[in-house]
Amino acid sequence: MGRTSNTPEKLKVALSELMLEHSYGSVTIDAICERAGVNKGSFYHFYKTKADLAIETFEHIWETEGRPWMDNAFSPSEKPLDRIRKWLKCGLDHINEDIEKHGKILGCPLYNVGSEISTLEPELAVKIVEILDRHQNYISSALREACEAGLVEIEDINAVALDVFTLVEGAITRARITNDPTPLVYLPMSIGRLIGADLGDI
Amino acid sequence: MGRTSNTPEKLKVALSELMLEHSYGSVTIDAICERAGVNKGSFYHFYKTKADLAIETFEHIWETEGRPWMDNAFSPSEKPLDRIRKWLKCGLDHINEDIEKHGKILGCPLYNVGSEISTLEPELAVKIVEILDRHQNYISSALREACEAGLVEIEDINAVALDVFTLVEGAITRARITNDPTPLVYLPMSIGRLIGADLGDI
DNA sequence: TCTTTACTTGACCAATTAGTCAAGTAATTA
DNA sequence: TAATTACTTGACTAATTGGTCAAGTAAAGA
Repeated sequence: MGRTSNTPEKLKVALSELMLEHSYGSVTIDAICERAGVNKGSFYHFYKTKADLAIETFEHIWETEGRPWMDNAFSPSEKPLDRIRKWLKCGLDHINEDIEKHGKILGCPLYNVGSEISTLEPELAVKIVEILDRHQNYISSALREACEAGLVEIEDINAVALDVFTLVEGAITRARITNDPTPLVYLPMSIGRLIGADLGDI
Repeated sequence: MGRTSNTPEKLKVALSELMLEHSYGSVTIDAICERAGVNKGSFYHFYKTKADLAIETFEHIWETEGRPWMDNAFSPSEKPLDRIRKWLKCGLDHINEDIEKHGKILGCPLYNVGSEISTLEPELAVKIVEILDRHQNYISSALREACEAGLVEIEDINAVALDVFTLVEGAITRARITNDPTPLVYLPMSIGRLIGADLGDI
């Protein structure tokens, strides 16, 4: 009974945009409400704090962007190493869209916000780590299949998957800091070295 | 004429500590002054804004920490690949000191603050990129010497140096986010793959 | 249709914040 | 020692911010 509302959705979209365009800490609750076209009373009807909204926002980003991206790139219809290639290609495309749309590289909210709030918002940090691990699992799976198919030879698959993901996140973060996407083009080659295979070029 | 003062130094130390312990945006000018044991009027005697102080603070961090660390690790008295080993070893030691002292991994201010403020404080971002490049140059030099000594075979030295630095920064950032230093132990092995040499273990 | 109740509104408060200022203080140099 | 002036003090303002609330609104279900 009572009315329904898509206000939580609008607030999550607003925060996901604003924290990427600026930073987590610089986004005020007033600004979130303004971007969402919602009054502040409504915010506090649904959420206790900004961190509270942020936890749901990261889950929302995973469902609407992270997971579709990973499911598409790491589709079983692709050969294992092609999945990684596709993942990198889609990531670079996304960054180029950011540049067109915002004139800026916005990067990855998991790393941006994660490093910003890790000492300030422990519950939010836990959620971010959880979602980072979900991404990494896709890489682990692809590497495991590549191993089984004899395409690569890797002893500790999880460790190498972490290296691959860490290099990519590090490169995206640096691209945000420098606002320069060019080094990202060479990621397939670099990751090829990490896994001991030739991933070619973008 | 007139009196002299070490207030700027105290303010830089205060900001360098606080932005690493928390975040750049969450540190107020009041908090900086309190940590420095200085009144707010003195802050505005020397600096126009927090970003203004931050630019000098990053230069101060470079002079007092970054450069000594790099000069020590990349000393010509070490063999080229040993320099990289030593650099990683000192970095891990520093992170363990953070854990002892703060119960937390604080990470690298260049990446933490850089990704936080890149869309908000362009002048500060320029300074951070400048200092990132200074670090990278040490790695490039070591790789170049390693190449000339026939220890490794690298086509694009600057590109590989960027990869190495990016992987390390990515790993440190992730260590801050997860507050877990264990993956850092395997960095020598991972970097060995990137440069095509065996760096052993820590 | 009518009742219930989840949601919305926007004014409101108290606390925090960046930034100012005029008067006071002490180190430097001549 | 005395004059200069860079630095210090701390109270002050205005704006922003997180958070509250009571009254109003509209959708869902009986």
